[in-house]
Amino acid sequence: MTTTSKRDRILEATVALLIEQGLLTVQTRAVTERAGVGTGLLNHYFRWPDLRATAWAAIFAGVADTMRRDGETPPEAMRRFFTESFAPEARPFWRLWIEAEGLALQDPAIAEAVTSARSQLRDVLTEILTEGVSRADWALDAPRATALRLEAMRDGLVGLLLGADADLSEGKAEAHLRDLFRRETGQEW
Amino acid sequence: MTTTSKRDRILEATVALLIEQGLLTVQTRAVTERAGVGTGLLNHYFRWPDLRATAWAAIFAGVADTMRRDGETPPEAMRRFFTESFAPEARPFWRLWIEAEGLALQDPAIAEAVTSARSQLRDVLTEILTEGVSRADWALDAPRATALRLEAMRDGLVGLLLGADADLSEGKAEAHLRDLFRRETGQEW
DNA sequence: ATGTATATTGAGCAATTGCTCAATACGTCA
DNA sequence: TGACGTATTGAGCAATTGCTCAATATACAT
Repeated sequence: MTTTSKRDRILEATVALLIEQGLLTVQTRAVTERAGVGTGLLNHYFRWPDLRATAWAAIFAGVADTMRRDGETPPEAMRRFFTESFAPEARPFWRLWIEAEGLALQDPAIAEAVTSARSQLRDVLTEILTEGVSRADWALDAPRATALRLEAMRDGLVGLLLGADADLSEGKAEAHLRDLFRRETGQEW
Repeated sequence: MTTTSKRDRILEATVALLIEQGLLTVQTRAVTERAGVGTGLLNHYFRWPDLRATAWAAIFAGVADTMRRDGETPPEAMRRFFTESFAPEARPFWRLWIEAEGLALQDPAIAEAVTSARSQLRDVLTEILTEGVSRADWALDAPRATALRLEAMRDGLVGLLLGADADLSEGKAEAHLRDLFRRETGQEW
């Protein structure tokens, strides 16, 4: 039996509820109930806006970690990037991402978390692209600019998918993103 | 002196406040105060979630109208699209757009408004692209797919800009979007 | 044992906010 | 004029929600 401190249980409960319910609907009472602690304890250790942002940041730090696996070649990593970006399992994360973009405009803690998550993601993606260039998997003028465009396109497609866009499906979204990369590299691979 | 009905003044006040303050912060009291009417009147004519969505929809119906000017050639229209998309004056609209994407996940009225606005925008953009093909301004396999990609990329770039992304500026965002179009058409123009 | 600090609880506070409702004014039609 | 519907007002309701705080338990040091 794993004994977790109540402080940690609060954080874990926040993470779980964010994934289940999204960023805008989760409340402190739901968190303390899920964690099995009194409502006062949450405020003893945290302030809600900070806790929420911390949990959000932890979620996407985990996502960034998943981006690159040990021993994976750049083409393999990119193939996974394209596939996993729009997999149904990723839907809760899309929601958290899109909601955070909006909330960040009035919540400094979330704004900081989003900036940090973007930076991590772009670093990993740029690393993969750069390594692919040096291994001659593909040619790219400016890997970081390509990473940014891929990221922007993915964000945009995710927004469309969440809105149940009539012209789009998970499969088509993936095709659009692959299409962009194909045009950037100017080759099949 | 223009005499506007109080009902219309409420709608206009909502529009103005949305543009000034964003979607998530405006409240009914601010609207009635701005409109110079009692708080009860708003609820006599509207329900707040509907009013807010109606005002949001009106704003972006106006934006879609601006997309195409009479007598404008497709290349001229696209140049304006690239320039105006990231102009500083457009910032309030970015905010409304990004906030609406997040709110739509729990607000059916906003969700409907976003879907409708996207549809209008894509229709206009597709029309411009298609006309450019028939005039041989550029070549495109699937104009509507290109329109969707341009739209997705723009949404993504807007999200990055609102987050004060370190790698991005208004000018660079515009360049990224032009870059995408250049790769899609495979030519300068 | 005594004292001190930290952990923990949950009832209740205080602020927020969309909305109700009784009262009143106004306009129109018979 | 009287009657009836619509317009209009704002005090106040009711629900929500993060957070406070006094009370109690627990752990640890002297």
